[in-house]
Amino acid sequence: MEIVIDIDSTTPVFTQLMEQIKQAVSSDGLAEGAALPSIRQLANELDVNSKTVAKAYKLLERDNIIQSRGYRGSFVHPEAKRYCGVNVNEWAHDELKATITKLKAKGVTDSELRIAFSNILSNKD
Amino acid sequence: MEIVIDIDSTTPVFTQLMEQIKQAVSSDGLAEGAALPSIRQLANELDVNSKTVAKAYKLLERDNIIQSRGYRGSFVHPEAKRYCGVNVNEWAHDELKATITKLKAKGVTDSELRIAFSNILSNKD
DNA sequence: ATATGTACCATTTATATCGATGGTACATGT
DNA sequence: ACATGTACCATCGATATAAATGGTACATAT
Repeated sequence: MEIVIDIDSTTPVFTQLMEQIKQAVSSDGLAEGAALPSIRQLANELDVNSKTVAKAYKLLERDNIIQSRGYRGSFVHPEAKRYCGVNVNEWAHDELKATITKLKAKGVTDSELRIAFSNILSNKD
Repeated sequence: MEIVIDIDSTTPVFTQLMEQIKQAVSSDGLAEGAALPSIRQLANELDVNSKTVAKAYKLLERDNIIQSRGYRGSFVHPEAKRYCGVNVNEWAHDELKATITKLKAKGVTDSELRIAFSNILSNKD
């Protein structure tokens, strides 16, 4: 695990963590099933808050890149590479953009879109 | 035109304007094709900024409730009542929600959606 | 004891956006 | 001259959110 955090970067620390761990899995620097450093251990190594590492781990788990096993620690997901390689981001971007373009063509303003989007993601319907 | 603006309301002024004008059209207080007070005139009457009234008028025109005819002034849309029942915001919300629901079903995370959405609206593609 | 992930509580800083306001200016017409 | 809608420019205050930080505590295990 050679993770480098750039404090001056505009990219959030938890994102840098996610990206580098994902990259390590993709390039086989981290094998599927391999043990990850513990949250506190990595936080101490990189001199960042443990909650920040916990956030990155939690999101990576949601993305099926890693798995948390309580007191046993965190591990690379058995099928992590399958989820790393799938470029759902590009497809999602295009789908979302198509809808937004359609709505804006009907005159929906950006602020209206932001409000609607925010309400949907926070389940405030 | 009996429009009452409540400054202490959490509802924005431009929204109050839109709602009350729509209501007047629905209840035949404002007939289709009838002339509306000019932007500056209404702004002066209600003691609000003309840009705020202009914003409400612009959105009402988008919603086919009113029509602007340049130097001739603003008028109730000839088929305004037909469009009074149509809520552009609701329609946009439903369209957007359908897309988001589809993306999330495919495993797209909220954070990925937020990033994509933000990038699309700011044209940073 | 010590370590694991995790779940709460909270504050701070920075950034973004909203809503409203104001000014200036333009072409168009009466 | 005067009024119409409209398009820019801008500022201000309030609000919301993101990101990171810190503290405390819990059940679970070695």
